[in-house]
Amino acid sequence: MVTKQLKDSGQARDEADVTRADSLAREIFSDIANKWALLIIEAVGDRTLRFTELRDVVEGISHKMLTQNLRLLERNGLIDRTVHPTVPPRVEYTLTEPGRALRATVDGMCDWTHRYLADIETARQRFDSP
Amino acid sequence: MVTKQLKDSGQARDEADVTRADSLAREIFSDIANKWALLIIEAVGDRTLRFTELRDVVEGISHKMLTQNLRLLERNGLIDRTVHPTVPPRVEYTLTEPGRALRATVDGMCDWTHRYLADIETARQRFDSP
DNA sequence: CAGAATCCGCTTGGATACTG
DNA sequence: CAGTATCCAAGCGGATTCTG
Repeated sequence: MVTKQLKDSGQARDEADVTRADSLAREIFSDIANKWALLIIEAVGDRTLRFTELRDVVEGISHKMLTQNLRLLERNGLIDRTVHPTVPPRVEYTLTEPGRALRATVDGMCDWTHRYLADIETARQRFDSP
Repeated sequence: MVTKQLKDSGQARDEADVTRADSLAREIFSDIANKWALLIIEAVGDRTLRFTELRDVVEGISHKMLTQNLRLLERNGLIDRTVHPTVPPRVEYTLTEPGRALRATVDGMCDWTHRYLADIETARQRFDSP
């Protein structure tokens, strides 16, 4: 769980050891649960892409955001970054095993989006109509 | 798919009709793929929670962010908001069917986080050590 | 209690220019 | 080509105050 339970809410019982893992989990979740990171993971998929290819595939992402999020994903071990010492340089990105595992759930989110596209659109119209 | 395919990248073939649905999908994805929205969905789960309860369960969320994201989720039809005309007012939040469906995949993300917690921590240490 | 609204710091993220 | 650095605008998000 990433969220707190309601029961024993008033009780402050020895949280010392749990807290570390929990705050780490929250930190990771915050890193991951962001638009660009998830889109990049989806974009890579089971392919091997270069920087510019990624830039083209993930529509609308800026140069800066791409590098920034790639570093983030690399740091968390979701993405592999291999540099070919050629000139001009050639850098390729691949999902690691954890990355692929996460990708599976992201796929679920994408499926969900398309599955409920119509429902969401009507919900919006209802909400927006004064 | 939310991301673009690489094949036929040079080709600009009649995208008029696809584009609408795609941009909508992207818009929805952006709404959903954000830290607070996902945490709120996880927090509600299959329960019925009041505003302040939610505020307590989703640790670290501010009053403003909570209302803001609740509106967003409500607008997209992921959450039901029922107002009991009492005094003081009592407002309860529940997941709708689309909301519950999405929750399933968010659960997957949470599981993933805990499953790979250790791997991520070591990946970070390796990355951070100069 | 739920939430709308205002103020405001400061992070986010885009555009641009510069290295190897 | 890939990446870093800088500048700067826009919006995110927190704290606070005010209603019904």
